[in-house]
Amino acid sequence: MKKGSEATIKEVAQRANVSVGTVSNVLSGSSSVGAAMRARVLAAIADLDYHPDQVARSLKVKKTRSLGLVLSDITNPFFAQVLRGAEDCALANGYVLITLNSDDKVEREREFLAVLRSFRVDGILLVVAPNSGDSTHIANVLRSGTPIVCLDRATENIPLDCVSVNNIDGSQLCVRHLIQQGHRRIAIITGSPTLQTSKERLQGYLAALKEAQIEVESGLIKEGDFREASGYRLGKELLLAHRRPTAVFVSNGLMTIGFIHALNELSLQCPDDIAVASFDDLPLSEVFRPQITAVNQPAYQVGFEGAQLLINRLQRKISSRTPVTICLNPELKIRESTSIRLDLDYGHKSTGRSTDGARRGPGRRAVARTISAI
Amino acid sequence: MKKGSEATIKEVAQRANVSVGTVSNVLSGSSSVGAAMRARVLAAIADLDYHPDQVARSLKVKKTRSLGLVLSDITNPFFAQVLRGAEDCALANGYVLITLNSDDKVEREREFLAVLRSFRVDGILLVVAPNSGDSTHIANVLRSGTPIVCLDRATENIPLDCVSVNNIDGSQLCVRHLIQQGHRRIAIITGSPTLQTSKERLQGYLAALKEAQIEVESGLIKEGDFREASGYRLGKELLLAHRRPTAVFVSNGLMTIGFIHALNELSLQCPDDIAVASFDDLPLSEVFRPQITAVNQPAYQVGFEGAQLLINRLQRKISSRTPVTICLNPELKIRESTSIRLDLDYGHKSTGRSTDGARRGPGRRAVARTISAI
DNA sequence: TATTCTCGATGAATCGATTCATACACTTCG
DNA sequence: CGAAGTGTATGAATCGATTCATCGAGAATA
Repeated sequence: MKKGSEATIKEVAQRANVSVGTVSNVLSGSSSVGAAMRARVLAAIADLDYHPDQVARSLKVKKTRSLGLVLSDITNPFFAQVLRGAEDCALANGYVLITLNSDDKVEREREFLAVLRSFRVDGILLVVAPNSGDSTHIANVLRSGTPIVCLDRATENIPLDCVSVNNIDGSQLCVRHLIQQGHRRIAIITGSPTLQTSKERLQGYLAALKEAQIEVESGLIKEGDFREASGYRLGKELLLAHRRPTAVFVSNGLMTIGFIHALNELSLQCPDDIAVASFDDLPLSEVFRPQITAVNQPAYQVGFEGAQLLINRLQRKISSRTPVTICLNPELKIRESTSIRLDLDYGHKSTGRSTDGARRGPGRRAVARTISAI
Repeated sequence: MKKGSEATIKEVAQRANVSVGTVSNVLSGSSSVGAAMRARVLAAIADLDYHPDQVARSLKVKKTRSLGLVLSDITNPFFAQVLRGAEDCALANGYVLITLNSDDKVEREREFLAVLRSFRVDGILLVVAPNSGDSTHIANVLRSGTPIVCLDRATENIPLDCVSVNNIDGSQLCVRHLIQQGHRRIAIITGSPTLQTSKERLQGYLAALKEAQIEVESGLIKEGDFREASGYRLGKELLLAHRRPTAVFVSNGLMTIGFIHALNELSLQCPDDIAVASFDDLPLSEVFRPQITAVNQPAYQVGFEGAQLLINRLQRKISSRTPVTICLNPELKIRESTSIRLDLDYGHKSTGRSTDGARRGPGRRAVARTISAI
């Protein structure tokens, strides 16, 4: 056990008095090796604490057993779950993940793809940054022979394998729920219109209104950018409007936080003063108040199935020329923030406690329902 | 621009009519190259969309420009921040991160360290799993010449570079605050006693009691394991006890969530029925209720400085034989959950809106204070 | 003019694995 | 007995970069 550097296959061979080829055969198990020799080799490996050099191996076999994962921000709990899913699948198949946070900036994405190409990752899982039509950096990766699977968001210009969530169904389900609770004046805070995700969520909102024959009011559609500040700003606009909506559908988690900020500042109560529902479940939503009704996305599954798809491509278990698209169904988590307003209430939970807004939560949680799209 | 595989340096050399050495020189900029040749080489590189093979490079120079990051769970917002810090520092220095989630299991840690050795990462950032005294796998990595920097938690047996948070000061600060609010019967829910982090937080608690000359009651010290379930279970025990404490200090975020669950189930109010403070800030703590007073850790900085320390070791900017230990100071975020109880200020729970616990928040938030250790 | 220097460019050796054509030692069979 | 067949073991060539000794041409110097 030499100190200060890793042992090489040659050292193992010498110590075991065999050729390097034999050591390699023992390691790979591909070719048959006599019992005596195998034992000597294994002993030498243990003695030297030998760990085969994956770098040298990669150079020779032209496979690195590593995948790139470019996502927008791991700090977002949604992507943390995606990463776990992707990692679990990757490790189970002997791959390792190189993760990079693009912060949704195209320049960073471009740079990272170049880095991953240099590192010769076998494939790339990509949460595309909202781009302005220029996808040459993505096309170049493909031309180099490295497959890409998109997660969460599909690309606009290039057809690619993609695992995403059914945004239309999710938001339709959610807005439909608001309508069932008796709401007619339902506002939406959308994301940036350049993102497909955002467009689809708006689409689901419109579909739900249409099916209930509620007329769309343009004043109730506020265009945000998926960031907290815009949820706050547009929330204020909605809350201070002449005729305030009775419910708001916020199309992602961060903007929902901004919206709640606005509510707090104006000392308004949810759901008493206004109902709130969100796309993207927030962490700890079960525990803290207001408990927000939300469309919960199968984030772990997005990561896992994305990685599986990519690995299947690498191992040519899929050969379809046309891109594979997997669309997962979200779940609607119904919670306190959209419960029927007390003044309309038909006295559910009328046990003294029930008039206390904050108190209502715990009891409700037990009966929280989950509705799945399709 | 050939399709299906990456160009090699040899192809670039041929196209530019120069030797491979010259191409290498242009790329590295180490040796001077004539202007005409340089131009031809650069043109060829662009034409072929050439991306140097980092694998081949790594084999030759025996440096991979990659770092391993083994942490317990990226889903924990604390570690997501740590990752961002580490990644930012790594990228700024031309390194890439291979991230692995150990879920605090030693077997996984052992396996991952072996994987990282095979991948020949230049160094490893490690959040050690609580181990039962056997650190041979860690020692072996060091013997192989790969430096390790511990994040968040120090190792028990092996002296290692480490970047962590001042747990003692943090929890002392927090418990001191509870005492200042008038509490004398203050309980603590600790983590597993095998973790140094956990021990230190208990230590800070004890120090704060001692300095206020409050006698320690063993019944108020509950031993948990840093998981949500234990916070819930021990919370129930405390809340249902004959003489309930007036305040609880929970020594990490997950257990705090469990504790709040218990509170909810028993329909108890915070801070009216009991004050709560937590080590580890929870995400969205500013926005949702109850707003928990918490010790906020500089997570991003832990990651960044850890990576910086590791890279300095790699570049021999630090040569100190003895391990370097960096201890960062946490901040106390004072929020609603420890505000002075209402029965001491104005009549609560009588009628109408003003008695509603959830209502009190917004006004209070404005006066939230931040206290920094030392 | 002859000699030395400098600057650019070259290409062979190298890193540590895999792979495969080859060889060797034994069986087995005609 | 010799030929063919079988099962192991070997080691040279290879992957794509870096590195450095070497070399040639032209400039500077004696």
